[in-house]
Amino acid sequence: MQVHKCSMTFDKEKSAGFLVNHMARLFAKGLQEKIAPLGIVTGQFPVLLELWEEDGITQKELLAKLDIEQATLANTLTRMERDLLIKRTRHPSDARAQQIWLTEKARLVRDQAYEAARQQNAAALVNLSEEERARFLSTIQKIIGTLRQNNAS
Amino acid sequence: MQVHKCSMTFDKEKSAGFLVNHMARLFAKGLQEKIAPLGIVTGQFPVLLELWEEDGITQKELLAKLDIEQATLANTLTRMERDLLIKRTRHPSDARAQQIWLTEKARLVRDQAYEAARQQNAAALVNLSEEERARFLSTIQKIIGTLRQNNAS
DNA sequence: TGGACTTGCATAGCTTGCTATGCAATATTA
DNA sequence: TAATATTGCATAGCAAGCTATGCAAGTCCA
Repeated sequence: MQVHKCSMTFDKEKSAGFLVNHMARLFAKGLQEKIAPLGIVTGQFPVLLELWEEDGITQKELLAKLDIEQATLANTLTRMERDLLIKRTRHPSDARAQQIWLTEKARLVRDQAYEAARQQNAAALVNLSEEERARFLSTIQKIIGTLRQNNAS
Repeated sequence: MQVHKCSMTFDKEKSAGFLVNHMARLFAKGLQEKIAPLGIVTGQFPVLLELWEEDGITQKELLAKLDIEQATLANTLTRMERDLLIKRTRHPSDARAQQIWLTEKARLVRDQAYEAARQQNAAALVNLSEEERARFLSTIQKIIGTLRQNNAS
């Protein structure tokens, strides 16, 4: 049955922004449950992804890879140090900068963390065809590109 | 050029969870800028959407429409009361419950808020074809359905 | 070489999400 | 009807995002 609504309404179930926010919260919740046993949390995940690729880099170099604000990263790093996931050492040739190093603890959970993320993605996309998944990811990438340009302007 | 990576890696640019999180932050940032002049913020938006449809309902009734936690809603309502967007009155027949009412201030910004959200959605989706947009929204709805089931289990 | 910019990072303070817990009012039941 | 359970909401405390600001170290010139 079709229900008529007056012209000045807003259907949140058809609003991209609303849906995207809802989906992101559900994704985060699922991932959180899966990585909690590893002693890491969702906000640390993107940072760890970069450091597992390469550590010993400075906060600034890390920041360049992340698209979060500098203050957000600084706070996340502080919590990661508290949780014994990283160590920070003075940069040898610039006393302002620090080098960020993974601890053994952080290295050890890498493969399990990758696996947890893969499982979360798989669980979320389980009802989609291979084609639908590919389209979905490519559309998101397009949108991110568009929005980044808007904000940068 | 194709670069080979060893099997145990994780490409965040192909990870649905990573991309969804990034996109959601960009959406929120864009909306925030557009509604700030109206004196409202992003977390209040879903609450307002429901109250613009119907106010005088209880917190519990509101909660049932929102898929956020009860504590999150209670805190958001407290800030909205502080910002003079709502009033809370005791429920006539249940002293535990409260009725939530929009203020005139909140009613006045409704149409502009709708318009801001529409513009944000339009800006984000501007590079997509009509078909791609429809597919995108429908895929998100599927994923939300899947993830909600997972969490509820 | 000293004063003025710039840079790298930290801190303060906010929002919006979460879990866990507390508490008074209501409902149920022995 | 008194004891118990449930319900509706608030509070505490944390994470992770943001903007704005501070500050020490480095750089650049006049």
